Amino acid sequence: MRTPEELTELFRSSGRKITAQRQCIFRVLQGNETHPSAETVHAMVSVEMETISLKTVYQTLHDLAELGEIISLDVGTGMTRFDPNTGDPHHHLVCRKCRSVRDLVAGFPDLQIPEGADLGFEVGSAEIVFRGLCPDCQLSAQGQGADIPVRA
Amino acid sequence: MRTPEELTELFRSSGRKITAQRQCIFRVLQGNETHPSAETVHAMVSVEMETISLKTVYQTLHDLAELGEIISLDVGTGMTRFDPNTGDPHHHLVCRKCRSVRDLVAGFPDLQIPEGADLGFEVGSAEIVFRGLCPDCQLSAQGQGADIPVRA
DNA sequence: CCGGTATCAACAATGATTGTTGAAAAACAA
DNA sequence: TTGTTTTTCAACAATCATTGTTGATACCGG
Repeated sequence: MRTPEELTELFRSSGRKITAQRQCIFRVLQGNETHPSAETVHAMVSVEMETISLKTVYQTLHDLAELGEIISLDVGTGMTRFDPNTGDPHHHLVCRKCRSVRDLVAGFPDLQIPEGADLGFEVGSAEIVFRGLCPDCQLSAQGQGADIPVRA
Repeated sequence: MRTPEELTELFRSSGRKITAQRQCIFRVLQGNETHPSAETVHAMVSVEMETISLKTVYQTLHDLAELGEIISLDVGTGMTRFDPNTGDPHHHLVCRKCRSVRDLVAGFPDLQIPEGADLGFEVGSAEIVFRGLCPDCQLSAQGQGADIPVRA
């Protein structure tokens, strides 16, 4: 994702208008590596702008995704997560306890599908989701404690 | 997934009761490789039993998943999909046009996470989703036609 | 500064899934 | 078989994330 200033320009030049709300969302996403949901972005933006609506957040996230400035992901946490890291190709680590999501920056060149196993699909991309426990949950989960199901 | 007869036994021995509806769901899932959603299972079962409720289907699918007889998957199609193939470890092919899901039975032994890239996660499993076009959609999609978004 | 258009935010609607409930059916024991 | 207990059935309403609608307001280009 580009800087808030560049995004402002990009929005203008793509025929979109600039509002204080949108710029606030740009700032919140800037450098954010937590893969926030729309709800989470709304909560973060609300600290600065108490009256912003969740709908506005969804709209702007949609616009950013359409412009290729963020990636929207579904990793089975029940909510779409947004990733401003569009630079390097990567996969994702998902905590099965707290549902935090982090980037795993690594190429996996060996994802060749064995001859005949593709069932005739014309495969364009592959996403890997690694599931496990994040550092925080390793500490608090001494043996017991149920996982959060993949889909509530 | 085991045979409907074995499932009947399994349900009984796990303290669950057997109903005509449940057995009908067992039969519909038997050997089904299309990764149906709850809604789809309901439609299939309804051919035989017009009055079965969607709730009953959800309940039974939940029970089967709890017993490890089917796997519930979220591959970003907006609905949970159910996979009776619990035998061999596998990944999934997802059509980005019609959202059909098929198994890709192949091990990928080279999913080692590079030193230091795991951000401290204790990784337990990895799922790969291959996205592309299924054979049917390759035929009907001669150049144009929009993809169905990953999450409606 | 003004007109046209897009955005804002409150509200209601959607779609997948889950909770609740009274009636009916299964299981188990006698 | 028959009674008793317990579970399931299916209709209904609720939930959660997300999207549609709408009147009022704010941006933009000229």
